[in-house]
Amino acid sequence: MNAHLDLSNTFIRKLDAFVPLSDADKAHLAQITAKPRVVETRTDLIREGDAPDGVFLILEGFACRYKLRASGARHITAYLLPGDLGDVDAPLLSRMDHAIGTLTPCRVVRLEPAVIEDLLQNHPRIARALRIGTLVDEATLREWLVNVGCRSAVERIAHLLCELLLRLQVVGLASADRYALPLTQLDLADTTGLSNVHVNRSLQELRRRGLILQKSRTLEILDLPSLKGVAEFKPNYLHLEPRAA
Amino acid sequence: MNAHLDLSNTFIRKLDAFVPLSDADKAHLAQITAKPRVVETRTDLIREGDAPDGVFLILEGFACRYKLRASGARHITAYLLPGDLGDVDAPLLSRMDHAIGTLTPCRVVRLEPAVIEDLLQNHPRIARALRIGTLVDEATLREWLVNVGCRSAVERIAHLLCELLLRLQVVGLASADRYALPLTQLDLADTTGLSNVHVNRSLQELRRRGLILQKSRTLEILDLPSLKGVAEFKPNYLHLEPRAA
DNA sequence: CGAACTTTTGATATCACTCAAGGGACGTGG
DNA sequence: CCACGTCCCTTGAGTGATATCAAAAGTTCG
Repeated sequence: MNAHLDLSNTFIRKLDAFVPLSDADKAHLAQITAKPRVVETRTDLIREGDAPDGVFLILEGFACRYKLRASGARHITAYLLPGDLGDVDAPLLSRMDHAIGTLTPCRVVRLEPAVIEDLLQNHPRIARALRIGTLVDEATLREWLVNVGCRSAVERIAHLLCELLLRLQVVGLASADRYALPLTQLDLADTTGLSNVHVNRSLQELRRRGLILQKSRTLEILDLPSLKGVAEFKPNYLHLEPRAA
Repeated sequence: MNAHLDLSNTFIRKLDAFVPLSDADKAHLAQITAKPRVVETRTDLIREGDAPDGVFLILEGFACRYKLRASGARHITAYLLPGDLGDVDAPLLSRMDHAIGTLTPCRVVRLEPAVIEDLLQNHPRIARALRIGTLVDEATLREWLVNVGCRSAVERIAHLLCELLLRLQVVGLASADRYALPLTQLDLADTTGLSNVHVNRSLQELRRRGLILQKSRTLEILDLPSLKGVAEFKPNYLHLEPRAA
């Protein structure tokens, strides 16, 4: 039984950070996420216009929500990191208004609508954690809008790097100052509304100032206070503080 | 009794467009929204850092969600138009990560958490409409992110004007090609991530091309197909099509 | 070892910003 | 009814941040 309380399960870790779960809760979550499928890089899980059927859960790897313009330009509107789940209420809508695709190889589970319904109806702590997760996703979207709407290129990149640090720490995929960052500069460009060339120059600027170090897809943050300062990063929107009961 | 099925109640009209409501549903909604309070222009309903207590419903006027930067810069992340409601789950979080304030004089109702809870638990059609409303709010946020992230100034403004037309039509506040637009150019600037000067020039450009006409706070759209074309406006994210049962 | 992808660099172009001042519109009080 | 203040819109000139284009250098992986 204890083997089922899988500490490597990022989904459980994330929900548990929002609302402390019972062992039974964890065992149940371990069971319904037991059979992930492997999806390779740059693969769509669902496309704009498709009927949503169930909800995708990312257990490993980076995926994203994105929209395409007629010109072919892509804008990434959210990252789905390990432990992240699509919209639990998505099946209420008849058509997807955006696509979800992988940015790296991923382990993914599709949760059936009935399974989601059961979690929401019969597992109050899990339901609460899922609802909070949705609110945080929305708050993150707002923060991204502010990021693109009124920060300079260097500030945007710095902000994004700070956010990723905290979100990856929650699921145990970042140390105090370092994490694996498998995104390309083009991915970062499509996220921040910049050109890939300018992302490159902004990263150089952060390195030049001694704030970060990049080596073989790993990001090391050399001076987190300064990086946060550059980005004017306030983590309140991630709602990671323990909540009042 | 029929007097209670208040057709002028924008909230009822909006929810009814998502999910057809029964007369009892409508009467109940009319009752809990019967005592709005009047709030004057540029007044905060709740500020960043406050504990959310209940949810605000806008019955008349324009309000918005916004965030402030340390510099004092404001970014508007959403409009709350007549019929729009704040996040039904917001009380799950201990602190607001953004503020909500009026942009014009408004009629506002604060719905108590217990009232919301009752709607979600005991009024299935209303609950469904509220959940869909939340999803549409999120989809709108994504579209705004794309708007700011990869459209030019003229395109952004055109897109916003198209969106407002459809959203106001749902609650009966826009005709086929015209609505009252009480926002200042500074409001539009803080919404689109542009300077007020550039908003001014972009509006002039749309007028020059014969797409819109502005007269005493009223916007008339002279050529909707072209305006949509400029914006590359696809209304699917508003999910106004009737849903399959 | 070669192919495909990603990062980096340089040169040039452009969109949007800032600053500053003038012109309307509207309301209020004399 | 006029005078004035305030807020908003408009205009011009100059600047700056970021985009685009094109090519070279580096990396990864079969």
